[in-house]
Amino acid sequence: MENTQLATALVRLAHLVSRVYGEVSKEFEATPQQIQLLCMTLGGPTGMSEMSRALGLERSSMTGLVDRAERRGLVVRVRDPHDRRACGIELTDQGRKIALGAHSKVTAQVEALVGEISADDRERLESLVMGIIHTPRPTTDAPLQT
Amino acid sequence: MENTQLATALVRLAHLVSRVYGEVSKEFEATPQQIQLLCMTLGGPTGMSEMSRALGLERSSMTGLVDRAERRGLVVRVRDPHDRRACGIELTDQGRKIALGAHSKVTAQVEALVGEISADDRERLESLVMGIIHTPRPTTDAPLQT
DNA sequence: TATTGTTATACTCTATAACTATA
DNA sequence: TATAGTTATAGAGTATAACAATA
Repeated sequence: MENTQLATALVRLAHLVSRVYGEVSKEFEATPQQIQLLCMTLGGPTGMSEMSRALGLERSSMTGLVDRAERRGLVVRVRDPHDRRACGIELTDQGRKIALGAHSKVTAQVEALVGEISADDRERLESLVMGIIHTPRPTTDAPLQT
Repeated sequence: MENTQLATALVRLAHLVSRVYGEVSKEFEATPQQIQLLCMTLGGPTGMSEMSRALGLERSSMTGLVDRAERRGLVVRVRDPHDRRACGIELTDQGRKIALGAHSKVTAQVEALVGEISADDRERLESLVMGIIHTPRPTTDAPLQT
């Protein structure tokens, strides 16, 4: 029998982090998906298709997500002058405020989750987790291997 | 300026794990919430109220979740003989099969996410993550401190 | 009175399929 | 033909408020 303690622990950690994410989103009167959309727009791609790929969503789901964000005045669609089919999304002032606020609050609360650990432990944990998340893996669209 | 690398890395790790969870759920033709419900029933509490607290859901949301699981033949409600208001949920054979199958597949794919690391690193990571998830924290109902 | 669970309702998120407009 | 994005539709998940039955 294999040792699956680590995987189980990581799944539980992920649930805890997701809960923090959800609670912070609620404080900003938004859903986690809306917050994720706003935060991604802070630094990532801004084209509809690109973003839907990055989020692992169908394009039609992306349309709805952006519709609701736009209706709430958090983002605006901007047409791409070079490709008249395409559009990107940009944060409004309010959207940016929420994105930055939620990001820093999530960060703070995840730090609180980690709690007091030695500088050495923190460095080790950080480098181990970085190793995992930076390992190249199949794109979102491709089914995971079994 | 604080160092928030660790928190950011943990959030991204949580997203990766959630994605694995979602993809595995899809393989079993269920939603992540249904799978979580089934897996919790394998070992955790089985009362409606207890489970809704554990999952951080309103009781009415729990009703809907269980309704759909029951309609699919994955669980059944059982009345509590000692308290005629209450009921618990039990896995059907099919529900148990799915719970076990999904659990082992999630575990395997999270292991794959971790990839090849030394036994030492694995042990360190495991103990650090365990430390985080086993730290006592406020119940789900209580708002997190700010 | 307090608790357990349900119902009614409204909204969000998501996917599939079919569509429009542009490349 | 292929790609970017939308629309229509259906189902799932969630919360709030009001309710029934039991403790």
